[in-house]
Amino acid sequence: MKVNNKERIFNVSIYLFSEHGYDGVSIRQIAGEVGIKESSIYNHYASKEAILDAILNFYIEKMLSQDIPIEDAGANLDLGFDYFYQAGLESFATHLKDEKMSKITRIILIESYHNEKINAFLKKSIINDAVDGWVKLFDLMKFKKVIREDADSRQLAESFYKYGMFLLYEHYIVNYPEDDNEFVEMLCEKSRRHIELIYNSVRR
Amino acid sequence: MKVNNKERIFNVSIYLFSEHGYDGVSIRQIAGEVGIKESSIYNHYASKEAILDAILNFYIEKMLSQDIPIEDAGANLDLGFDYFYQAGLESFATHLKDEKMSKITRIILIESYHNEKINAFLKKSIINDAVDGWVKLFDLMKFKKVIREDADSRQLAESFYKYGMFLLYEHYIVNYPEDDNEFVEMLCEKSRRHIELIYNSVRR
DNA sequence: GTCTATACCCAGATAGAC
DNA sequence: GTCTATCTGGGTATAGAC
Repeated sequence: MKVNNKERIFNVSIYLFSEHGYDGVSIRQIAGEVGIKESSIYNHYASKEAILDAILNFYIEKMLSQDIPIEDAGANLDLGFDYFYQAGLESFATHLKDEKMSKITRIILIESYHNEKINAFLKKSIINDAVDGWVKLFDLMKFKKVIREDADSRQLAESFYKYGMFLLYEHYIVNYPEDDNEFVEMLCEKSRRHIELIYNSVRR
Repeated sequence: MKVNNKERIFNVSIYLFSEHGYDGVSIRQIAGEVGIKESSIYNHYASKEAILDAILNFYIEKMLSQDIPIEDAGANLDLGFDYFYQAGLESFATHLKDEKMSKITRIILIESYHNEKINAFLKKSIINDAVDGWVKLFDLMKFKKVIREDADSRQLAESFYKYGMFLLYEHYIVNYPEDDNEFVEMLCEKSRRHIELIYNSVRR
């Protein structure tokens, strides 16, 4: 049953790219792993680059399809900080527990230094938009007089979020391979302790 | 004057590797940039890998040659937190202001996902040893009753240092290229605000 | 220490038979 | 849609003349 070789090329590429990087994998390797000849790949994808593009688009679509609850913070003033904190962190965490999404995350972190599309996505959607969301949340906390008015929302947002971003980088690049699910648990736990530190610093 | 072509190969390689990654640069390119034939490179370095090794060893030697003042915290209880904070951060910051060291830092962050030696150095010397140093420093602060006794020194150390590590990653990978010296100023400024947040959270 | 010449290998991609 | 065969280009590295 060689149904859907296109999908097999897609999945095999995710695995190989995440393991050895885009440049470290050849069309021949992908074809070999799928069990077809390299020329057959070009019936499904126009080029090697096109496979990577498809992988990135798959990831973007899944990531952006979720509701970002933090963005609605201003419209839901009655819901407390804990609600948004849980929602924001866990929506990301559940994606990482998906094996395919987890592997693509590693590809993104590996390739972002020289792939423009990947770099732009990481910069905007993973980092800047998320930080902006947390800024809104801290602004809300100021408005509700949960934290001090002279607190710097942006510094709070960055202090919180960028710590977590390094845990991501550390897991996928520095400590790779280690168990993804254990990591997600650890990420949630450490993020909780970290946000407590920060919160303690500015609460009223 | 073709004095010291070995050094020119070394310097050109640092530049090219930092720009395009190790795999993205060929021996031909290096030779072309130096102005010699590719075969001549092998009179100075046994292989392409040997050039990268030399670059890493150069970086390691420079990094580890400095005294790490935080390590001596226990022996210098009379010096305050600010002293160690300044010393720890600035010793790293001055390295980054050196153009060669800065470029190699990018190489290390780029290549750490698939180069064992680089990965081991990053993990041990740049991350873990440094975090351990900060743990000692927070322990000292507990001993001097500057911060609360029930504070978690390791969490404090990680919360502080790993935020800074992401700023490094963000600069060298995500936002590259941008001005290195401006970045170092920003790093010091943001680290200061960040440590203030954390300190506020646990001071007595 | 640098050169020319070359060995050897593998990359991405295409043409055309089946 | 998969195959065989092939094109074209580039990679690391070596041998041996000068």
